Amino acid sequence: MIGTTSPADPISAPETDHVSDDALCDLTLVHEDRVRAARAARADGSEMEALAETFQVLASPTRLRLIEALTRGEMCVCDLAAVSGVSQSAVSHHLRMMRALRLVRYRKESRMAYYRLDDAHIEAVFRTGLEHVRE
Amino acid sequence: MIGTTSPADPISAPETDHVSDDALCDLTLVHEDRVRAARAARADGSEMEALAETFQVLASPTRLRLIEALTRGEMCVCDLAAVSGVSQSAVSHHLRMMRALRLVRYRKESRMAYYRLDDAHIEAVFRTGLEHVRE
DNA sequence: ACAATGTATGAGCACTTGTTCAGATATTAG
DNA sequence: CTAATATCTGAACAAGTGCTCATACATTGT
Repeated sequence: MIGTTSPADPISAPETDHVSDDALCDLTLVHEDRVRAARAARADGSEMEALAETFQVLASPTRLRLIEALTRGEMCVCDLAAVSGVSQSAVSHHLRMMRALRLVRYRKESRMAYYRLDDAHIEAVFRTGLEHVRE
Repeated sequence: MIGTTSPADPISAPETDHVSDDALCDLTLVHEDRVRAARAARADGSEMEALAETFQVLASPTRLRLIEALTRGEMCVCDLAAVSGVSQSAVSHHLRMMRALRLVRYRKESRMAYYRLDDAHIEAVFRTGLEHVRE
């Protein structure tokens, strides 16, 4: 993965004529200060991976329909299957993923499982995203 | 795709003993009113697909690093390559996608292309999502 | 003219994702 | 007990994604 042309990996730079602290890579840098700031913030890059996983859950029309439905209140799995237009099995798979990333929570009452959105962040992201695509 | 067990497709229901307006499918419905409301909203389901495409762009650690970097101000492609840790080619591919979904804009000055975030929605979604994963 | 530089693009490949199918688990009804 | 219902789960396959490589385009410098 650390390929020969990967420009951000200083390992591939020769030690002899390494330009000490001024060059971060072998490419020209225009906003060097911003590059440094961004690379420093990238140190805790695992946060970006967690965030990407969260957005990945949102990156599906079916799951977005589930979320939109849940903005109207809690629903059981069979309701959500009817809403989303896929099989109950598929909904269950989706809900498991959404649970793992804490987008939804559920309570179990006898045979039924009632799902709802986990917190306000989810609905906020959903609505802001919708505003963007509508603009 | 419209399989035998797809519960949301009324087409597969036999016309003879169709329960008129009361049954939407062959599964039990608990919150029938909410299912109806959600299904009505789904009529313009193309919006959810567009929204899913937008979130798909956000569902990548590399692209999130690009976005985080661009919250600090505009940057050229080579800067962004250094920031994100992938090749300039990969960055260019990512930026094309982000342009297509209107997450970034760019101005061209001689050989350089300077990118920035398109509007406030993007940064809002980014920050709200970050709050969620940090909670 | 030519070379160098910054960016964009198409092809190809390893890897991931969304769905269905088949079956498991758990709870209620008879 | 068995049957029915609601949900969950693993396997498998088509379709999609992210990267690199090679190359093309556009602008600047000699």
